Amino acid sequence: METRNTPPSTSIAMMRANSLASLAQSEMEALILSGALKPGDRLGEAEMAERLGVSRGPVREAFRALEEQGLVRIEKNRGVFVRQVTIAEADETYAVRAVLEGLAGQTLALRASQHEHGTLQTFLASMKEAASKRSMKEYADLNVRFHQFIVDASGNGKLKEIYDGIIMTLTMYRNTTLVRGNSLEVSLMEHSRIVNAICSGDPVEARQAMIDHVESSQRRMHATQDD
Amino acid sequence: METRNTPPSTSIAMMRANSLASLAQSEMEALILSGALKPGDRLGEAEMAERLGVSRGPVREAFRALEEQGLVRIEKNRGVFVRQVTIAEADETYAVRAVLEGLAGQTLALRASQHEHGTLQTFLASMKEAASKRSMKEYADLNVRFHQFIVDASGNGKLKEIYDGIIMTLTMYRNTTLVRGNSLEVSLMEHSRIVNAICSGDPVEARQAMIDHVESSQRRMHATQDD
DNA sequence: ATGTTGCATGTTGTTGACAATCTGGAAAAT
DNA sequence: ATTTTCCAGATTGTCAACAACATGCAACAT
Repeated sequence: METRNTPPSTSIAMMRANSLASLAQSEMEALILSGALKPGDRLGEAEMAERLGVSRGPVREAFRALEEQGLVRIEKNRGVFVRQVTIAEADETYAVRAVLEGLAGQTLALRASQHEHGTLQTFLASMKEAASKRSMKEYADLNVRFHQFIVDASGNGKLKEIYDGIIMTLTMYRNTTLVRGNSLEVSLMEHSRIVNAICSGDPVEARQAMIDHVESSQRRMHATQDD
Repeated sequence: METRNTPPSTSIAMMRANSLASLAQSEMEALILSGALKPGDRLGEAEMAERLGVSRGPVREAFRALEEQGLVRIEKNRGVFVRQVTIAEADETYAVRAVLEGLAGQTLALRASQHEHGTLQTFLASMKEAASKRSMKEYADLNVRFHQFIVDASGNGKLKEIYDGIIMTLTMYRNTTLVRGNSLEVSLMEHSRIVNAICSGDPVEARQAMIDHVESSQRRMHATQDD
């Protein structure tokens, strides 16, 4: 009885939860999102099977899942391709992202604990420091985590699930175009406004600050694109 | 050259575009959304393969896709189950639905053509007629199509794609609980407010009317549930 | 009587083989 | 020279066989 309640070791838990197909899915997802596999690249079954050390069956299953995730496009009898995200799709995605982040912001403004206020302030301070050091990489990492934190802390699992899909689409768009990072100063100012609104418990201002920030990010995307 | 530009017959086009796996996916999706397969039901590979007249391979592939769509839950070595949607998930979904329909409403208020205005008015008239006949089934059908029309006409494909997933989740929730239809009169009044806002080109009012309507629908869901 | 072990059965996960399809290059026709 | 046809090779789609796993029941031990 007691042994039943002992947490299984990590490797046993992993074996229990994952088939070769689901592991293949995770591997290829990581390859696509990291940019190792580029939009438009063709993924051959035999090639991926050999690369991942499995047979073609699990690779085929993984392809079906990846297609439904929006990461690849299956063309019958011709192969599987990493999906390309157009600027039009990116724009549509930003419009949706704005209202979802607005919902996250206003929800969190109403429910954030003192501890979460502290976390937001810590993010802000870290981003200020990264900005002063002109460390683009560090700032970008903090930026992603800051947004994720707000969505997570809103407590709406469905919102988070959809938001993750949206970030994935925008990541693929960036992989398509090799878009470079954002303007630090403007982004930092906008983050500051967001944190202030949430920490002062103002849902209307929090929502608007999130929306304005996403729209500003979208405009910066276009500015980079038109270089 | 001319034969190349001739539209292929429907069956040829279908064969070109669909593998057995994708057809199996569509079949099972329809079975689940129609309620023929209930939340919690177990889908055996051999059983579905026999039922659909294919081998297990395409069924397995279809299961991977269905899982990613959120329609089923795969438990390794144990089987595949139609996913059950809890009321908590339904509530989260409604919160997201409200802001997405709000976006659709405000977007359409800014861009609707006269023709689309006419379509909205036609929907309203048809719903009034169905309500006066107390035809719940007809009203429900019009209701779904009215909402879909607004989202489609907003012109944002990403919004539509996400919205479709949300409607699917709420459909599965309804299949879980056998929730019955909504209150006709309130719904009709709210639809009327939406149509007026869109047709008068008022994005702020259109957005708010959509949000209020979805929230009202959510409250009615709870009222039915607490019976 | 209760708890544990072992085994048979049914099902899932994976692999390999075969059929079907597509593509590119060579040969034939114009 | 250009266009059309044919074919070989590579790849995808499906099927069937085998290995692995989970579950339920009977037998055994306490």
